[in-house]
Amino acid sequence: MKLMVIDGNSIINRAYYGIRMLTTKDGTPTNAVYGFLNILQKLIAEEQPDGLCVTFDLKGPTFRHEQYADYKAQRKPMPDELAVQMPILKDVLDAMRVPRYELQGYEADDLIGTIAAVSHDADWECVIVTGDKDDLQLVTDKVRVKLVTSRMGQTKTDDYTPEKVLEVYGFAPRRIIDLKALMGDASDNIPGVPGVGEKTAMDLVQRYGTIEDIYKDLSALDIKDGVRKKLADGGAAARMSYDLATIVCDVPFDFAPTDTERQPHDAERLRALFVKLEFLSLIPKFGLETLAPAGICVPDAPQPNPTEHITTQADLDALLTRCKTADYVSVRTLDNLDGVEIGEAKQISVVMWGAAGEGYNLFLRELFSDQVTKVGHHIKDTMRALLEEGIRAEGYIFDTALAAYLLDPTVSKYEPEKLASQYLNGPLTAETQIVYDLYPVLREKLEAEKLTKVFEQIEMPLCEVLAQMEHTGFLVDRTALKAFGDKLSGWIHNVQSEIYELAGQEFNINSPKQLGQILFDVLGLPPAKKTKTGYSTNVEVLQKLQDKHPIIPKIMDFREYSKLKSTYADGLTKTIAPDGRIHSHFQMTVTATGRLSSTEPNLQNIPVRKELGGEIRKMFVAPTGRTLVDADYSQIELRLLAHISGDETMRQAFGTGEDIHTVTASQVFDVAQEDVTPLMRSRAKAVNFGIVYGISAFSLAQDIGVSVAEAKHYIENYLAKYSGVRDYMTNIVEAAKKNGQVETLFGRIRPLPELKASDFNTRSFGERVALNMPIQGTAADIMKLAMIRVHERLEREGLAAKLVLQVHDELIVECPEAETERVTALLEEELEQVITLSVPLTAEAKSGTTWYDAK
DNA sequence: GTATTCACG
DNA sequence: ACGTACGTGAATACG
Repeated sequence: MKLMVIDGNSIINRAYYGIRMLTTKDGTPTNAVYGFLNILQKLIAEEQPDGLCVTFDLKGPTFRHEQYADYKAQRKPMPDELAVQMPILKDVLDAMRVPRYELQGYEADDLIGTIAAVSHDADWECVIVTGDKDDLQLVTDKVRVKLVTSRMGQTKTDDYTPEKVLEVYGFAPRRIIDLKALMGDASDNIPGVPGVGEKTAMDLVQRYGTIEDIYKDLSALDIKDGVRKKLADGGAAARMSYDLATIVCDVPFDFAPTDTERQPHDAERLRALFVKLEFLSLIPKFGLETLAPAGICVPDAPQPNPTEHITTQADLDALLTRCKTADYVSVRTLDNLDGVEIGEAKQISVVMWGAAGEGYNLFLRELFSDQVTKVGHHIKDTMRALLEEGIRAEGYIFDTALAAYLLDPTVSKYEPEKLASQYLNGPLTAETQIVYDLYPVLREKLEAEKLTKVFEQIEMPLCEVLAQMEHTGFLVDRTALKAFGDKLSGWIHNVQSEIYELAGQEFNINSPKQLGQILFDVLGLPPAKKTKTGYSTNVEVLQKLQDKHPIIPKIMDFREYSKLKSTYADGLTKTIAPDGRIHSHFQMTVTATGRLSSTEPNLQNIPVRKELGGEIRKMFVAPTGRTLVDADYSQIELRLLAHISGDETMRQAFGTGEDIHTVTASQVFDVAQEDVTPLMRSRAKAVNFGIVYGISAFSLAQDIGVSVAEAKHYIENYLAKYSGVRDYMTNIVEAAKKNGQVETLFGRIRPLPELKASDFNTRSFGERVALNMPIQGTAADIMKLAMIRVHERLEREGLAAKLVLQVHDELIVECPEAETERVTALLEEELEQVITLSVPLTAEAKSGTTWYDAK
């Protein structure tokens, strides 16, 4: 028999990682209740326990107030009245017929300890679900702790058996108490031994076990004298802490595991509660959908719209006339233009090529001309499909997907159905109707958020540019790519045999798991880092081991070759179209900053940093008689940092055309520019990048391979010298907290609910994003504008040149040889003149017959 | 489907 | 003390 006991308060507070707090009228945080129930449901499915109960602290189910984070930061205990009471959760658990336990004078931990002890004696298996590591001390052969952790809204559980505790901590479960006795725990008011932290405590317990063993004879311990002194002074504190840290396992309350045996839900009550809380998605999960709706209306399937199927030429003509006179229509294309669906105010018309007959093609041309005012969803894709048929789409005034993206670029999907429930009232209708109805609503929202300009001047005009780029594609030398792949195959084969030889056995080198076993178990190399599932074997780890074993460089070679072969040589070959070109898809609604992304294939991550990888770029070519012109912005993000922050020193550096990394190096290392060494410059470069990302000393240290203290020193110097940047960092975070969002120079926004999160990591992430998004996003806006201008100008000047690719700060054009010079000049000019900043914005364009040569 | 690794700006 | 930089996409292994 198996009993699952849930540490209610602990799970509630981990069930919500909160971004936006949603509450009922009485202030109950529904996110937290929902999260709790979701976790509960998942756990029940996973464990299938025979018994189930939930324990609560004395106060009952409570949720930590949002201000908890502030108290935590100041290391002050949070006043009790800020704990949000959640009576509704009691009601839900009662309706589920799950027993709840709370007891005057005892912590929930103590109840759990007692329950675990009783079920152990009753020979039940006990699973404790909690987020509190303290409970690990209760683990035995019959008591397992399921530790719930969470990050970024993802909930993860880890099962702790005695073996797992030993593996993770290096000692037995009961020794957790000794660990706490030494290191203390601020959140539980356990003092611990002053001056002894986690590292020291772990080491002591691992080597000596209990505090009794440690204190038996301090002089006999092999430790630093400083630590010995701290231990000697803190003896009383250690013993007191030991008692505090020990979970009571004999609380006087009546409990038998059989009390918790699962019972069927009180379905009607539970359903009513879920409806009240608007947890409609939980209704099917709890098997409550067959119940009568009890007078409450739940949204049902889409209502059928009046739909007319056009089959005669007369009807087709009539439809076209209506389209031309309507204020606007919504258009959705079906099956690669084999049909179109047209939405009007209360009517949908479907035209299929097969049924409409000969007039269909002409109809399409008229429909997509500027005589019909249209809205659509992801119109760039429609425009591309039309280009394949030789039709240029005009008359589009609105894209509902793009509008929704600008309103909140952080969500992953913009399906019309979702947008309908978010922005429209009334019953759900067919997609074409939704798009029709969304237009006026979203237009107003854009206006209210001051996004109209970005929408009309950047996103909408860009659709046509991207459609043309995708349609044009980038020519690749298939034969050369194939030859390169074959060459790689040979090398992979050779290096693989060498690796097997050195390892003494064959294994799958591509499997991090098997590779880890070979390196760290078979060959006995020292593991440097662990992942969730085992040893880490990434480049960083391998680099540290480089001189320790001849197999390491071989593995690094193997990785390099297989990446090139699978992702690039083979991967790209598969995507070459019959015209010999690669037609990537540029996604406009993916990134949270406003950048584009590229898929199927991704042409924005073609190798360049390493020599061998660069070979791939030689396969991206211009056809005979044509050339490639490649233009890129120089240091656009740092220039924007200088402009946005207004930092005088940095602006001056760009103004005089000095090398920014050298200038930074001279500032950070306090030497004359002439005395900056290459090492100093490369470190300064890393600092510059770090600042743009929202720096931390630890990560910078990791990146450039210096101590954290040294990295910290660099950052301090940097911010002292570039004081405008320091002010910017402070101000932008403050402004973001106030407004709940950040924005680019052009007004593109990114909401930042993360800044309100109680979780430290989530909040820190929000702060870094607040620093980075205005910079990365403005750079994206500038590039998008440049693309629109380049596209327009090429057309206006009657050039045959075509844009083929954008890689964030780089733009590639294919043109006839004769146009090369004009296009080179035109590109530099247009890129540089998009906007006037307080620092020069420079771009450089070069040409060649391959991407490699043009760069 | 998730995790890991590695390619890019 | 937290846990470790911003933004992406694809291939592979494995449960």
